[in-house]
Amino acid sequence: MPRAIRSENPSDTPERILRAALDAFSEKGFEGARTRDIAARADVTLGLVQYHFGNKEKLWKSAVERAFGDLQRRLDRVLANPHARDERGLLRLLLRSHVDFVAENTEFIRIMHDEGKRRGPRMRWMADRYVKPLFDKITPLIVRAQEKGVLLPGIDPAHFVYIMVGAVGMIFHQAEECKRVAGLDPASPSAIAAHGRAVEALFLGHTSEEKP
Amino acid sequence: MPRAIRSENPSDTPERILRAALDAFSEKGFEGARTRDIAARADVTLGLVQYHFGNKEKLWKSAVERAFGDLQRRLDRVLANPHARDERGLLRLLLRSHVDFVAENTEFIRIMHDEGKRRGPRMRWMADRYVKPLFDKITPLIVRAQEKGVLLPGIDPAHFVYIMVGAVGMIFHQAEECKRVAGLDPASPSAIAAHGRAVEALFLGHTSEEKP
DNA sequence: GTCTATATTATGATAGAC
DNA sequence: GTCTATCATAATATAGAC
Repeated sequence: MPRAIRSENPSDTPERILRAALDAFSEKGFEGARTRDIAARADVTLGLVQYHFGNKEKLWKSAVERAFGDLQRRLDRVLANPHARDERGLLRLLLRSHVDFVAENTEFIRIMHDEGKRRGPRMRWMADRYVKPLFDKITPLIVRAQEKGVLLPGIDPAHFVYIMVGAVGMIFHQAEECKRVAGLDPASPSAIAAHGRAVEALFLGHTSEEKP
Repeated sequence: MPRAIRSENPSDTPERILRAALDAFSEKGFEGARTRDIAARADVTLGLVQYHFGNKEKLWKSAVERAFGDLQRRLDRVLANPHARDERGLLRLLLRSHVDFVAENTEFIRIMHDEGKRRGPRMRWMADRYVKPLFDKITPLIVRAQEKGVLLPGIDPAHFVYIMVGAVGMIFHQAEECKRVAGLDPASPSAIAAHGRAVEALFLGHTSEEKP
């Protein structure tokens, strides 16, 4: 028994490092995050982080890969959903699903918003590889929804995407601040539900106010 | 003539350092920004930054003070505007004014959103000193507008604030990414105008679509 | 796979000349 | 007010033992 108790699973170490990296990068940004801190969070040493991921850059990419992979799978599941036949149902599902996703994966939006504001190779890597494909998948849905009268017409889809993403995600992105200034924990189930209802009402009209 | 040509104005050095700090902190976050880099951007040496602002923390606070000061002045000017007599007019002005403000002051939202996501002393300082007062000024306006039927009722004002802030600001916050994935420069006058029309239509209904 | 030790570079801060 | 030089610390990355 050469190693101390560290986790139930034998050698889920890369996984633990990845989670730790996601947390650290989302909190501090790429340059702000410290590899030593990531190692400590994962309860391993610095050398081991380098061994598994090579360097900070590669670790960051692996973390982003993971985060966007989760989102993409979620999105594809929604698009394949049988309830998503008509425009309104689809949009409703997308909106609700995205609210849940960002509420549960605040690291995701934090990394995306942190890196998306910078001119630089990491932003380009992320944008080309993940954000653009997502954007290209969402845009035609918005256009179609506008044509069918489900979404407000006359708004360029690029603006619409950012309006929606901001409206859905900001409260979860700013969760710590929100707790302090509004006394509201956006991560609480009731707040998540309320936020889902709010954005649905705003974007899709005052409909289907179901109570759980 | 002991000093080289550096600026038109004799000794606007603290001002230049502040601008450089605003830029650096907004791009990289507090820990990511380097005091040396700030000095270089301001075209002074590291020692001088310390001389004028003491340390990194104080420099950051001065930069935030500046940014929120600008926003507060802007907000108070809007609230004192004679066109802001009725709820709809006031909300419309607030929305438009905020669109313009974040478009012109992207460092502001970037610092606010970067720090607002973290648990820590800087977030608390910023939240208590600047975000909360702002929040407390905006919240009753939203409640009144909901009562008068100008804004969508049934949404908790805390959610409403974050929805609006996100809807208004995200595209400018993510300007670099937006350029790359959507081929749209949010800082362009036409994009700013389009965004203003979009959020106005969304939040206040399809009214007053004036053309410039 | 995992750790310890070390090399190298960068960082925030200070001291002191001008 | 402004600069140069330097200190102490902390960062990423690497080498090598187990």
